[in-house]
Amino acid sequence: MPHPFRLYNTLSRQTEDFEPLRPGHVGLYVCGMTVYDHIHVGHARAMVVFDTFVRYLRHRDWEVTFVRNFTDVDDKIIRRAGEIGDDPVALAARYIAYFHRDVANLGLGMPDAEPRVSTSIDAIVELIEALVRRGYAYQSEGSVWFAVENFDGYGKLSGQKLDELRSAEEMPGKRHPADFALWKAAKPGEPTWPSPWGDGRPGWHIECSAMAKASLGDTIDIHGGGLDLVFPHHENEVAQSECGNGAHFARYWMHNGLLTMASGQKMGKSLGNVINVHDALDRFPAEALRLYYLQNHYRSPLPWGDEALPDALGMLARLYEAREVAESFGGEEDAERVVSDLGEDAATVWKLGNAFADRFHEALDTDFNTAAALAHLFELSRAINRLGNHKKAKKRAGSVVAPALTAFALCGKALGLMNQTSLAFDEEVKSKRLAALGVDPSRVDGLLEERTAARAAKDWARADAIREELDGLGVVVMDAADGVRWRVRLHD
RNA sequence: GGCGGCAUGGCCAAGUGGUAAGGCAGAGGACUGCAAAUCCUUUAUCCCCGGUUCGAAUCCGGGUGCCGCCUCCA
Repeated sequence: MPHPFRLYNTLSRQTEDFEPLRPGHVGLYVCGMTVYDHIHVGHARAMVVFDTFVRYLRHRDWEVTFVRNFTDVDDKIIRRAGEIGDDPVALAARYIAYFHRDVANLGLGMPDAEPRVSTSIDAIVELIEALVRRGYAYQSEGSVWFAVENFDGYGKLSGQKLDELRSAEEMPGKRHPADFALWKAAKPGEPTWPSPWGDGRPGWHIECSAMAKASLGDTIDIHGGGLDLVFPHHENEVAQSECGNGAHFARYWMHNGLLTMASGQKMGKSLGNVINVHDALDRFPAEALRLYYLQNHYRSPLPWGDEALPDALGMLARLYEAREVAESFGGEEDAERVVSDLGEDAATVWKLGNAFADRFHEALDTDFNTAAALAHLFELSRAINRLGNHKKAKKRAGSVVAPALTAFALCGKALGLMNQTSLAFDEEVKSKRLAALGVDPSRVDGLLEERTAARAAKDWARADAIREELDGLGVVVMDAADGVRWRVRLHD
């Protein structure tokens, strides 16, 4: 490897060379969803980031075991179920199904395992028993608490100090305000399981420790999740796992930044400012969302606004357009010779195309910098378009452009972008955008035919009037030498 | 109050020592029956003040502002 793979590690607050426990193999655990509602575009960022990360690691020939859990037993689920008079486990199962539908529509791959709390109770109980046995947990009134004061390392991930925590909840039976529940004694109406401490259910944090251990072992390579989980959730996972297993828990902690609103606030269910993935995908192609996420570094806050998806779709259309131009070059002459005949613009495409893979990989190998990697693709696209303006080049430069086409394919494989044919992309955009604008496609077709007839008759006034009408519908007409093309306005 | 992070052109944004990628928007131009797309040109005292260095957006100190977490949250 010409350069090491580097990752920012929340634990050390530094970018480090990544070296997995077992050479060539990566064990990755990502905190998934607590399933009591539809996922919104903020959740989707985390899903897309880690899906793409796994995709890239595999592209780079790492063998990856990717585990992403569902928390399907939890206070919020129980509360929601109570509100609508439903069974908590059934409610969670329903939202797991919605989740699977949404991530499939987003174009994400499936993790290698998707453990759930409700089917991991044995592992959870076992881990709690170990914690009790080792003196890190205590029983009180049918519940079991983790004793934070018994773990010297408490706070090492988040940098929190026990005596500086603002207002950890005082609860009867807790020794220290920051102690947290491993097992909660049964209450009427809640799902319960038997345990050595009586009937009850797991606390919030223990499931991830137990499921990570069950699927990946005591020490995992990378643990991921949203930045808002660092404290207390991940801090508590560290405590549970390291005290229960007597081993270092996660070697690298990867946290994605949150979506922020124009106001600067994050998008969150509790703030009531969410956009569901389902709704976004009705109006925009999945790849537009993907590009929107990947054009920013995964650790940065990502601003959401009305322009976010239209802008991303515009960028994506630009890339598809450039790839189409690249595909339209002909000729199989020796590339070097064509370059020397055609001059600078051809030389640029040849050079950028050939250098692409190295530059692309270098960006992604440096803390997964998708923003920088994509910038290279845009640079290449401009060079292709520039060359495409020369008629001579269109006939002869096929071999010169070949490496550029490989670059687009590479981006598809490594990042999951540009994976459709131009035709499929174009049709997806048109159908989703026309639907979003409430325009009947057959009306567009009719107007286009009428306009073509008017143009054939050189009735420019009529043609322009129809263009105006189409524009009013959100349809932009583009006359080209080889026929009429059209696009739908990207904004709602 | 504590912990952590961030401040780059009109907007979004990459960039951890050698005078600033990329995208969006704006202006002018080429192309076009007119347009669109595309291309060309064009916009940066890198929050402020000190310091280290031959040299800093990049390192150190101080200040200001914003965000996240400390309660559920991807």
